[in-house]
Amino acid sequence: MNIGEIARRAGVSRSTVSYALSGKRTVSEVTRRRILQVIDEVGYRPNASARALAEGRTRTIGLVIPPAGRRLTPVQLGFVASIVAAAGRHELDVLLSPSGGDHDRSFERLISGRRVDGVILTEVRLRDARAARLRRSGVPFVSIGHTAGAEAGCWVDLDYEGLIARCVHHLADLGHRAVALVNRPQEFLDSGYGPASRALSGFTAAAAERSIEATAVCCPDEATAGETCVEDLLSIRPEITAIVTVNEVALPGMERALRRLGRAVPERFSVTGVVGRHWAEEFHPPLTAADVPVTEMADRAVALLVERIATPAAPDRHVLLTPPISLRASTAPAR
Amino acid sequence: MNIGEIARRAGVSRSTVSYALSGKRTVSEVTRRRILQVIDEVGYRPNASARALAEGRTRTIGLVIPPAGRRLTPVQLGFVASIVAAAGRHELDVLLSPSGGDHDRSFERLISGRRVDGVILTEVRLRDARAARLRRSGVPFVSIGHTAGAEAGCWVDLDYEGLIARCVHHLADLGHRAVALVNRPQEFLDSGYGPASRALSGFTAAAAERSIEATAVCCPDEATAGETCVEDLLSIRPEITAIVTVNEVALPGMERALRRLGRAVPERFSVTGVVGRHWAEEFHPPLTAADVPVTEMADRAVALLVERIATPAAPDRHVLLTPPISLRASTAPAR
DNA sequence: TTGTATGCGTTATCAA
DNA sequence: TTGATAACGCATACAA
Repeated sequence: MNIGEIARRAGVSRSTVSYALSGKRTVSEVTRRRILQVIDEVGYRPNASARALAEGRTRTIGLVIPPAGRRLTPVQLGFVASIVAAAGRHELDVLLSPSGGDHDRSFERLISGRRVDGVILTEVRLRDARAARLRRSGVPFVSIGHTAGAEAGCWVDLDYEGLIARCVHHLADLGHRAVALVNRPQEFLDSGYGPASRALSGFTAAAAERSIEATAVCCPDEATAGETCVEDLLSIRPEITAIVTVNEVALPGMERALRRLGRAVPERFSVTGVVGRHWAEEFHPPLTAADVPVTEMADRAVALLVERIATPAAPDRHVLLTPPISLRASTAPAR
Repeated sequence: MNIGEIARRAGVSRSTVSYALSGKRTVSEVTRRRILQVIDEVGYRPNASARALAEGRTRTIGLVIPPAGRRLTPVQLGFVASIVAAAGRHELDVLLSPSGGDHDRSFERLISGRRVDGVILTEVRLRDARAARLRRSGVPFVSIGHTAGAEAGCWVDLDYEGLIARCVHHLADLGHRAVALVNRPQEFLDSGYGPASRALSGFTAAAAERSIEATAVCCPDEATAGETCVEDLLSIRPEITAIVTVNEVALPGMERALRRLGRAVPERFSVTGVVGRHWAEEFHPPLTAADVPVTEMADRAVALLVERIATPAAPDRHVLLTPPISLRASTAPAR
């Protein structure tokens, strides 16, 4: 079923059908009705490929996520769901591309095959080959997280540096003198993953400013890893009375370790950081933390991308979010 | 950059370029080399829309997941990642569609706009409107999970009924006389979600067969819900000595409740069921359970879909997997 | 208010 | 071994 067949059945020309559908030309009410009636009867919808070819745009955006091998954290998965939802509100479909390395087939198909009008990049590194590749290709893109260089392009990000610093100040205000940062995995830090490296610098700076004894450790994205991580940490530095973290997946394990070590939260130990809301609420007791505003970030990213597709020449726009720290029940004055 | 431009630069016709790329016609080695050289220099890739229009296929499949509002469980998210990976191996891109209701825009775009060559449906219900719609539309599809009717189409599924029955038999063999099933949320059962309803029937049947006192409860997909669920359960029926579950998300909460109630696993209480491998291993002690073979199911589903796209008229094929129950450490003889 | 004709970038058929 | 050319289904500039 194509537009010609609709035209034939409605007794008009193909262009009239096209205009009746797009509204880009006035069509008399009677013929419009007749056309819509026929379309409704046969369940016609324009062929997306033909339309894309003629229009020069696909009404599709690409969503680049880390490759399948690497386990996605719940927050990342939240991004996928929220971005798809936001895109849907703009009548955009989403093509998923699991790309990590530079020479990735699906990524290349996406951008050089004109499969998408724009791309949303997740999990960007401080120096990111994919961002560089996109910039060269000229395909509009927005990244969640931002690169180091000035040539960053559009992005929306969370101010990890500032937020983690705030957490440290909060703990310092409560009288904690020895604090640890439980960061994302070591390889994330090594590869220049923004949240990990910015959390570290924010932590280090704020601790120095408040003359706090700071210990920073990396921890794999696993609950069990969080358990051993905290055990090791407190056996080496038993003076530590509080933890700041950006590793939500490790949180349940950290909780277990603290319980086993007799460090009751918040009476004898405080925990805070930047994590997904769900994980903060699942913690016992509920975690005082900055919640990652997944939905808002996704919405902003899609909105930015839509803008950019419409006006590719416009200057880069950046959105740096600093959500409030939700005071729950996991921090208290140091004893 | 298009094929005509490549042809011009290589001094050949467009068709020769096309054939050099597809290999569907022999092209002399010299001209082929020259063409590839030019293509390499300018970084040309065929326009996907034009190719789709000419070829009549998009080299894209649709992946239908539950709408964004509903939280995806880790296993479902594993499916998304694995399916995208499997599709990539077949040089297929994946269009994500979060669709639940019947009248869903993105779902309709997908199938009636010829955006995809086929669809993979996840989270199917016993009676599924989307499956019915796909069948009517004629778009090839494979579902993960199967409907009740004979008009099921292609699917791959896990034998929840048989697996849960096996778990019950395992517990019966160990001497347990009062066993509970912790199922997925009530609304899943009500809406005819396959795994929930089949787990229930397998549980009921096996328990009857072995004259076991059976208690079946539903539990929201939340760790905290698992906690209260087990507490309530054991306060009402303290004689219960074992739990069978298909609710992996509730598992951490169940673990906490059992610990608090002094029901040491496996000495004083046994736990088993069908859950994602990761969750089974994260349980303390590691859970004796049938692991949901996410990767295998995704691979089989994609393979089935590729077959179906190639031969739409072929009879429906079904894959019902029965992975072994991995003996870990969470079950022991009843005391 | 509507119809005709052209182009979008490929693939594939028909000639040579 | 290669080149011209007709689809593919739609949008749109140009006519009427």
